[in-house]
Amino acid sequence: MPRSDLSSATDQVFDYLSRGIASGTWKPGDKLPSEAQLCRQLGASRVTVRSAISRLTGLGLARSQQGRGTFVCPPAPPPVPDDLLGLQNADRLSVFEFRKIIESESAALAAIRATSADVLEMEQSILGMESGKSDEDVAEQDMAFHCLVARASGNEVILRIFQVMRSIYIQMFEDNVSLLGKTGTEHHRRILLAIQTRDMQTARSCMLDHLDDTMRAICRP
Amino acid sequence: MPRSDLSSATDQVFDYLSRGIASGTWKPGDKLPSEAQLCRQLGASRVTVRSAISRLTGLGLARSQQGRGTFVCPPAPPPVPDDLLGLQNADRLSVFEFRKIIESESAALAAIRATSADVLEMEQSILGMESGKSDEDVAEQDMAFHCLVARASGNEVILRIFQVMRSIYIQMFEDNVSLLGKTGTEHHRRILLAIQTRDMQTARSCMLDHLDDTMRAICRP
DNA sequence: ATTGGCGAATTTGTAATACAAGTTTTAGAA
DNA sequence: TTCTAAAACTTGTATTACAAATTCGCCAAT
Repeated sequence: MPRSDLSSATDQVFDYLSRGIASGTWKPGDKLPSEAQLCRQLGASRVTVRSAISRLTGLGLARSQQGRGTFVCPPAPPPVPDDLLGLQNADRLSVFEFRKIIESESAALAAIRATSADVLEMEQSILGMESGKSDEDVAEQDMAFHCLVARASGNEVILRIFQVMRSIYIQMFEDNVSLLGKTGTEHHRRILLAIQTRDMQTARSCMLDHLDDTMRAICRP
Repeated sequence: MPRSDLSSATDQVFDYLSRGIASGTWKPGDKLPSEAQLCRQLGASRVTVRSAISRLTGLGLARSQQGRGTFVCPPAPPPVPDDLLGLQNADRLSVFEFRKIIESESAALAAIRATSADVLEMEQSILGMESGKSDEDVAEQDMAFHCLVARASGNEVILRIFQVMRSIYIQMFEDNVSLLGKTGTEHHRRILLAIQTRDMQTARSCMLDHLDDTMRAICRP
């Protein structure tokens, strides 16, 4: 593969491979064609192909194993912003204090701004929580409801912050999902009712009560 | 360079180079030793050295130029969390609504938890704001005060979120620093007084008033 | 002395070949 | 059928060679 005027041969092979990974031609866990195959297919030398693959491994997109081949890595774990990395072990009270501030006000705003579509999705979330089989299912629907409230607040900043914190919230429930059970559904119903009736104060206080209950369940096992 | 039991030769060369970059042995813009030099120094073949350098370029740590050499890249541009990138152009009202929720409650918590050291730093921030020459100085001290309140809230989550949002707040004041002036100092004084006297309600309402005023100054030029 | 150009030395980019080392597959024997 | 060992395949490393781009120094001409 001779040099192109615009980019090096290595660049071209790298583009070919990274594009293939990004587009799903090769999915996580898949084995890339062997270096010899790529040489034949792309008309490049092994040096060029290996250089491109090294770049892939540098980016964490693939991993080579001597004797086996080169495999596509699973997508990077949910990227937690550097500034929030220190929160991985933040004390639970601080996290719940934060949630109480944000989510109670989100519920109040949702009481003003929620659309009928928002309400419908919240209802479905509650139904899904009631009919959830495993603890994981219930926890997922639980989190989904809170996310819907954040969205219904009509404030994009609140929603984005919620999504950033989501992984930290989830992590906090690890090994505690069984403690929650379905007691939260009743709280969710009350919150939704307040939102439907446009009752800001009640929505806010119900969310506060709900998070207080959840905190007690988590922090005092 | 024969294989080690623990890692490949490429890994070792890569570690050597990336460590050198991280530790500042080679600073941004510096030229790394030529491939030939590295081969001699490390006793590795050029294939191995080039493979390691390819990984560096994949990570964006270095850039190779034919005929010139390989140069250390400047550190990555200020990392704005992916989830928050969409907020760069978020409507200002949403941002201020969010700030009002978080910072009013932060002020209330600070009224309970602020230490004498916190209060001292807040006083210094206010003095620095009054004596600030340029608009930029004033704006910087203004932001510093709000950051101190977040810290004095005693909630690590609140502080971290503030730091994440900081760049977005600052960006919002670009081209508007002159509109603020020093009217904020009076508000800051009132907030600090409420914190000093442990008056949660007043601290909260003063912060709300302050952010309302700021929003009016920014959004209605 | 300064400037100009030209060629040599450096340096990275690509290729071809060879072998080492690890894994998988396959063929054959028990 | 099952187990074993050889063959085939695959990545890791080394060596050599040349191409292409840049830098440097030397030398000549002005």
